Amino acid sequence: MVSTSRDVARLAGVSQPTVSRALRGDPKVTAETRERVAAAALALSYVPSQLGRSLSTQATRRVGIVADLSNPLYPLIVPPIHDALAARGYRMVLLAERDDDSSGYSPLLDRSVDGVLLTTTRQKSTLPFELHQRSIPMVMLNRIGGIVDTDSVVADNFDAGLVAVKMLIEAGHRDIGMLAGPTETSTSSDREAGVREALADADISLRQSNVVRGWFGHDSGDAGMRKLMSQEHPPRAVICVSDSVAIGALNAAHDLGLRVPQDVALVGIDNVPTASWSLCNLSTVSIPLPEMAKDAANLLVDRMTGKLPATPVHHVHPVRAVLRGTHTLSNDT
Amino acid sequence: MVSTSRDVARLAGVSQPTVSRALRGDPKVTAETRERVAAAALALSYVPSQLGRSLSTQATRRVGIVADLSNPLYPLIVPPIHDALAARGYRMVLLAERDDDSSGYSPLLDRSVDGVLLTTTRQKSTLPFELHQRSIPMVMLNRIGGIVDTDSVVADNFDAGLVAVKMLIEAGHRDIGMLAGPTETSTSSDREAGVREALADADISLRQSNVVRGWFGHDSGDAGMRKLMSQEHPPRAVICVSDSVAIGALNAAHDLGLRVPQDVALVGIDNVPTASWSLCNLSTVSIPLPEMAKDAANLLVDRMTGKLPATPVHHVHPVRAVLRGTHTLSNDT
DNA sequence: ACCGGACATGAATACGTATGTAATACAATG
DNA sequence: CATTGTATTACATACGTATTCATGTCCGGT
Repeated sequence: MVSTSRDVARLAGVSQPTVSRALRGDPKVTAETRERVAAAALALSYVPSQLGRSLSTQATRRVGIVADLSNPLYPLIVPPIHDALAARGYRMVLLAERDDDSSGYSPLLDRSVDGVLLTTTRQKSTLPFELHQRSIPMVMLNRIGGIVDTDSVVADNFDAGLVAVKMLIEAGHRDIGMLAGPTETSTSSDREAGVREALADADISLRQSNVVRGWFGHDSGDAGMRKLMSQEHPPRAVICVSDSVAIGALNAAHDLGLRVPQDVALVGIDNVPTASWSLCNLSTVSIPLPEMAKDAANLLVDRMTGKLPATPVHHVHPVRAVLRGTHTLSNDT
Repeated sequence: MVSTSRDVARLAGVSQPTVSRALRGDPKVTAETRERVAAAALALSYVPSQLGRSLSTQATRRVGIVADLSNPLYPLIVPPIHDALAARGYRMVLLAERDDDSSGYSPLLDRSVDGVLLTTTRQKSTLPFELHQRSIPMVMLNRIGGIVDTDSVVADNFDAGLVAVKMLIEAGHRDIGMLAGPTETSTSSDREAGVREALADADISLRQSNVVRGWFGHDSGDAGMRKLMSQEHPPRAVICVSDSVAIGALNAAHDLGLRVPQDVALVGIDNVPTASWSLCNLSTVSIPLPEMAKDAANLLVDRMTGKLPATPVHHVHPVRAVLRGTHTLSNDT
C-alpha cells in the first residue's frame, strides 16, 4: 500500500541508498540514474518517511510551540511563527498550555521536536529548566520566566506602562485607576511597574481601591470595569493591562451607559486589530507582536543551527503610543 | 547527554527490551525488576524517544490539522480539537493553508501523522484524493469538498441561510441585500443557496446590485458594506455570510453615520463571541463550531482506531437563530 | 526425582532512511 | 598494456524502540 525507498530501488533497479541520494539531489548520482529513480518514485507516488529520516539524521525539523489557546493574542502570534519557520524548513507543533505537571510536557522532551518556543511562561515554571537540562534549544516569546537564562524576545513592557500613563496625563487626567493583570507573568508585572513609576513621577497616587486585578481576557475587563465603576468615586480614567481587558471594559461602560472618553477614559496595551475598529477606536500602546513572533522564530532556528554565541540573546522590541479616541476629549492629537 | 533505553538497561542491569516492557507496564515484568528499571530511568531522567517508538509501532499518535490561520473562526476551532485529541492520547500538528500545490502538503503524506483534519477544503481541492490514495484517515470539518467521499462534520449551512432570511422577514424587512462569500467553499455557497431559496419562497427578489461578493473576513465586510450603501437605493437590511463580515459592515455603518438597525439592519452567521459584545449586539445564526470541532476530532480518532464502519459518516449539526439588536427595531423578540 | 508448565528475561529482528566505507567500472597516463 | 585515479554504485550499519521467539529458571505434581 505505502511504498518505501526500497520499493523504489527495486523498481528502478538500484540500491536503496542510491534512491536516498538521488532524491536528495546528491551530485554523486548520475543524471541518468537520478531520472530513473525519479520516475520510479513518481510511479509509486513515493514520499520519504519523515520518521525514518528523523531517526537517521537525529533531527526532526519540527518546533514545539507552547501557547495558551484561550489567550486572545495567540492568533496574532501563531501565523508569523508558522510562516517564519516554514520559510526556513521547519514545521510547527502546537501544545496547549498546561499546569506545571511536567509529565504534560513530555512531547517536548521525547525528541519529537528540535526546539521549543515558549509564549506563556510563568515566573515559577520549571519547564525551561528541564529543557535546559536536556540541552533542547528554546526561545521565550512575549513573557519570560523560569530559573534559567535563555534566549528571549519581549516588548519593553515597562515602557508600555510609562507610555500609557503619559497619554492620560497629557490629556489632563489625574484621577486614574487600573485594571491590572496577574502578577505571575512578566508582561503584566512589568507593565504595572511602569504604570506605578510614571504615576509616582507625576505625583499622582494610585488608590488601592482603584486597582482591580484579573487576567488578560475580555471577561476580566468587563467584570473589573463594573467593579471599578460601582465605587462611590470611580476613577475618570482607567489603564488596562491589555487591549482585551480594555475592550471588555469598553463594553461594560456601554452597558452601564457611560460615555467613553467623556465619562471615563480608557487606555489599553497591545494594539490588537480589534482596537482599530471604529466601534472601539481604542487608544492603546502598540506591542509589535507579529514582528516579535517572527523574530523569535528566526532566533530559535539560528540557535538550533548553531549560528548564535553560547551566551543567551535578548531582544527587546520598542513600543509606541497609538492615539485614538478613548483617552481624551480633544481630537487634536 | 541524552539517554536511551539501552543506557537505562545497562544501569539497571537488564536488557533493553526489559526496559521497554517495564516502563510500559507490561505484567510480564517482575515488580522488583520494574522498580529497578524505574529507578534507573529516573536517575538518567530518561524519556522514551517518540521517534523510535513511532517507527517501531508504525503509529505517531499525531493528527495534522489543515487550517487557514487568517480565518477568524480558527481560534474557535483549534482549542476544542486540541483538547479532544489530547483526551484520547493524540497530539496536534498545525499546518497552514496553502494553495493546492500538493508538495506543500507533504507533511501530511510523509507518515508523520496518523490522520488529518481538514477545516478549509475548497471544492476543487486534490488533497482529499491524495490522502485517500494513501488510505490516511481524514475528516472534513466545517467545509466539505474534493472528489472523494469521506467522513465529515458540518453545520446545516443551507438552513442557516433560511433562518437568517426568516429573521429579517419576521421583522418586517423586504428590501434585502447580501454580503456573500466565495463560491468555491461549501459553507458560503450553501448559505447563499438557503438565502436565495427563502427569499424566493417569500416572493422577494434579490437584485444583482444588492449582492456584493467577498471573502469571510472583517475587511471584506467593511468594504462590501461601503459599496452596498453607496448605491442610490441601498437595501434596508443586509445578510452577511459570516459574523466577521457583519461586524466589518457594522463598523462601516458606524463610520458612515448609519444607525443599526434603524437605518439598515444586519444579520450575521456564526455567532462568534464578539457578536455578543454589547458594542456589537449582533443578531446572527449560531453555528456550533466548538461542538463540531470536538465531534470531528472524536470522529477522526474513531476512524483511526477502526471503530467506524467502512462507509463514510456524515454529521450535520443544527443551527439556530440568535436574536439580538441588529435585525429589528422592536426589542420584543 | 523427573517432567511439564508457567513465567521472567534475553537475543534477534523489524520499522525507513541516511551515511561511511568498500567495491566496481572506466578513463587517462606512463 | 599496466597502473593509478576517479566516478559511481552497492554493502553494511546506525538511529531508538517494540515485538516475536527462544532460552532459562523455578515451581508443583506425580
